[in-house]
Amino acid sequence: METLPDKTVERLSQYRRSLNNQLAKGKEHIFSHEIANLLHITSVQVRRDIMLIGYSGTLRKGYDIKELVHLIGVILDTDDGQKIAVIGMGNIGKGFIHYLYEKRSKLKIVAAFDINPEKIDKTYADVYCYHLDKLEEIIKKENIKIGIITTPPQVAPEIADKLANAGIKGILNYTPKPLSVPEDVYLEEYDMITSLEKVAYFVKEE
Amino acid sequence: METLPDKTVERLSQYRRSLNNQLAKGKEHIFSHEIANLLHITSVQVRRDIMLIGYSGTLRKGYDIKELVHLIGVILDTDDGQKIAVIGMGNIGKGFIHYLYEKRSKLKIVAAFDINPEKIDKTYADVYCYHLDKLEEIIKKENIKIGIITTPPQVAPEIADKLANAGIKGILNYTPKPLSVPEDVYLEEYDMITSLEKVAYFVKEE
DNA sequence: TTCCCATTGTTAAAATAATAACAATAATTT
DNA sequence: AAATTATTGTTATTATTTTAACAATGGGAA
Repeated sequence: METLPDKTVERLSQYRRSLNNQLAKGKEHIFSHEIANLLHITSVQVRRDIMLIGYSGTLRKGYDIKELVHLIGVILDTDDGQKIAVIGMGNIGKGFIHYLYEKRSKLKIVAAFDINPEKIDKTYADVYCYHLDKLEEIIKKENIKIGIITTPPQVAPEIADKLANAGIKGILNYTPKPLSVPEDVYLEEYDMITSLEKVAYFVKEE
Repeated sequence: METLPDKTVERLSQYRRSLNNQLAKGKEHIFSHEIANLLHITSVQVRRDIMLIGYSGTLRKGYDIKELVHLIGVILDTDDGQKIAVIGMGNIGKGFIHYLYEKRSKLKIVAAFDINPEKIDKTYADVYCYHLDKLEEIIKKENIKIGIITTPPQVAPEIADKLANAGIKGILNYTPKPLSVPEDVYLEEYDMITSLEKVAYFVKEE
């Protein structure tokens, strides 16, 4: 399949979670406008996204939730799952680990890294924390493909370099320090302060 | 001034922080391509953003960093600052408080809320944690205008309602539960799992 | 002094994303 | 059985964002 638009991929992730909730409630079929209401978006957008992934509903009955969830899985997941490392065991790093804990997801955080002796060689929500020195070794050994950087910003660039060298193919950068990575590494950056300043701006303006 | 485009506002926040770093290093003027390099974007984009906020550099000398930082402040900040509440003292809530701690920013987290007795009536990085029951009272009393929701997703909608009722004008929703708010409240949503699944998808595709 | 060149500021074009419009169709009502 | 209605799927339109193109300017070089 053609690579999907960024925003569609984001929504697929959200559709899936909402749809799983509905499944858990015993619902089997759903209309585009119902999905839209769950996410507070428009039904056109839902139908367009579903069109893009090549699924079809039935007129008057809507979409088969189970089938749709399955198809989203085929698109977003890999068969054997993807392994993730968290670099930086601060609040945000722990937050990620905690979020994914106990979710039977195809995404698995399999290692954490830090330099604080109090955190090293301990386990948080089943994730073992190694010294940062072991970064490349463990990533290669475990064949980890995704890294989440939640360190202090100053060290983020060198972490990114090490990750890329060790064979990581996707980086989620949570530090406010903009990174640059080799072409074959997918980079997603998110800056909490920027979000907050954005809210502040629009509050001020309206 | 006309309301600026979303993406420009986001970048202004980032320009400011990078420019402050440069100031701290003693640099006084900067070219658009230098700013671009710091953020790993293009110089056209930098110039266009700067045009939109109505600032002008000098040919051959670039932009006066101090002036530019000041102007971004005029645009993003309010004179007396904006007060913020964090609802949910988990990892992410603490992360936000920690991030803003000691930064002499116009954004000030002035209260946190939780229902866990171990957290209530304690202080984390100078932020006092109240019982959730006090939410509306404190928000009104302190005239808090922005709320960051970092609670478990199930309770997010009711928190949002309370915030809106108490007079909050901007909400940053960190839970994966999509919210809807009154028209006069600005809502920004961010979902960590979506980001991660997006990275996973593009890693898989490339 | 004249020409070159780096750099800005701005308009034009392209890419991406969201919304609107509407034809097709099958269930339901009359 | 015909008409109505709710809903999908898709194309067309509009809005937003990024990128490209390039004229203007003034400092420095020739």
